[in-house]
Order: sequence, then structure tokens, then C-alpha cells
Amino acid sequence: MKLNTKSRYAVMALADMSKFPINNPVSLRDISLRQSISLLYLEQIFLKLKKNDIVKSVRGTNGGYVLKRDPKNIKLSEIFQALDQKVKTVGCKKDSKKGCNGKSAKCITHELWDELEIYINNFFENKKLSDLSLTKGDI
Amino acid sequence: MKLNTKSRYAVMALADMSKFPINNPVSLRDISLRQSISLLYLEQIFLKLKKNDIVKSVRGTNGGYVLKRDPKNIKLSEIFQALDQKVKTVGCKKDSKKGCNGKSAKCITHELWDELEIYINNFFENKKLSDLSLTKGDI
DNA sequence: TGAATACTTGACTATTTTAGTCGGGTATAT
DNA sequence: ATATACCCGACTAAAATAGTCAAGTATTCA
Repeated sequence: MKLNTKSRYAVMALADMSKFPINNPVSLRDISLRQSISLLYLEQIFLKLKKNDIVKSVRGTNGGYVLKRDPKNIKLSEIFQALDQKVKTVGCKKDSKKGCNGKSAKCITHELWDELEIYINNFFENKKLSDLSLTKGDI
Repeated sequence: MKLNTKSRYAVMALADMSKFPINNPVSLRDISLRQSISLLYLEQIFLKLKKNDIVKSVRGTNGGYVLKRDPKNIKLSEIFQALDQKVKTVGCKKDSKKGCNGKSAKCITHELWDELEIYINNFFENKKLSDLSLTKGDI
């Protein structure tokens, strides 16, 4: 059970951004340097964050990305969702007719995994970007 | 963030076993058939469960595996540990001097991941094998 | 005693996922 | 104009995962 770098980097980058005055575009190049994340990888990540309405982009010289909302209103769950980073505990679909439906022999433990999924999602649901960015002084 | 099949199967198999009278050896072959898990894969899994004192083996005809303790006293966290299935949220070591130490630029979000790890482990720590095996009627 | 059952163990392999790169764009400020 | 910085799909290397194989050993029962 491992967190992937994409969502981890996304949170790091957004936390980094949230240290700067809002509406002040932060370039991926700068984030890349400060957080030691490959620029090209960051581009991939921010594309998704943009599509999911978490950031908006400002093109051209002195451009960059800007948080679309106040860090207080950005839940970590949104960030994870943006990167298709679901908490997947089981292979079988929840409501599929054949195979596992939570009652069959195969998935005696299905309920448990569902419960775990909800439990973990709950963690992210209750954390805001502001919860992390404001606690530390330096970047 | 995905659970691997090894630990999932381990829990399924143990839940299956715990339906039968204790001290009654359950063969992997039977578990394999009931739960549709490859026998050879189960063997691999049970070797680890045995090494970690969760089950004991009975060789020979009518042999199989037996739970070493009452399902009420087997925490899911033990099962996961037995399969080296740690909840890993970050790559960097917790106390390494160079690189990330929770305060450096790189790991602005380190505390968050630690918190998540503890949170998830807590789930498994508070679940017993008996919590799942007894709730369902059939196997 | 020997055949069948069932555990034991390490090594091996195919598949999938992950992490990250590459190349060729487009928009905008100065 | 030109440098900066976002845009986007396709690609690839490496690692992890899932599962198999081969060659055992121990025990029971006929």
C-alpha cells in the first residue's frame, strides 16, 4: 500500500504555491527548483490540477499557475481525485452482478475493504490545503 | 494507493479458516477452491503467516493449517505485517540526516504523510479477524 | 510399505504500474 | 521578435506485483 509520487508531488507543489500571495502566478520552473521535482513531471501534474479546477494558468512571460480558490477551501481529497488517485482496495466492482457483490464466496471480506476505503477517503476529505501550508514557516 | 492481492488473499483465507472449528486443519487446496485463489500463491502466503505465528501447519494426509490463536486475538495489522505489507506514504526515511527530515524544503508535507500512515495503521490495529468472520453466515 | 496427501522452499517469469522523458506545439509580456 | 512558460499526447525504463515451477519433505492410511 503505497502513495504514488504524482499525488504526493501535487500536494507538495500546491503547498509551496500557497505560501505566495494569491493571484501571483508561480511558475512550475520555480516550484521544480524549490521542491526538486522534475519540471516535465510537474507539467503533467498541473495539467490535471487545472482540468479539475484547482488551479488556473497564466501563460506567457511571468506567467505560471495560480490557486483557483483559497487554500482553506481546497480539500486534499480533491487533489487526489484530480490525479485519478483513488484508494482502491479491491479489484472487483462494487455493484457488478457476476463475481463479487459483497455476498458471494469470493468476497467474504468485501465489506472490510469498503470500510477501509471510506475510512481513508475520510482522512483526505477532512484535510484542507491550508492545514499544511500554514503550519511551517519556511518553504 | 492500492491494496495488494497478497494481503487481501491472506485476510480472505484466514477469514475462511476461522469459520471452521479450531484445531481442525484446513487444507490450502480447500481454501483455494472455495475462495478461487491459486493454490501455489496461497502456499507462498501461508509460509509467511506461519513464520509470523499466525497459523501452524499440520503435515500429511488430512493435514492443513490451523489458526494459532483465537480469531478474537488476531489483529489485521499482524496479518499485514506478516506479508511485509507496510503502509508507505513517503520514499524518504523518517530520520535521515540528509534530504528529508520533515523540516527541509523537500518535505514540506512530510508531517501529513506520517499522520496518514498512523491513521491507516490504526484501522488495522483495531480490527480483529473475528470482526469479519462472524458477521457473515456462509462462506 | 508404499501411495496419496499436503506442507516447504527458492527461483523464475509475465504482466502491470509507476515514474519520468521527449518532442513539438501555443499564448503572452516586454 | 524573442524569451518565457503553459499545453499535450506519446513514449520508455524500471520497479513492483501476481503468479508459476520444480523439486522437495513429512504424515497418514490402506
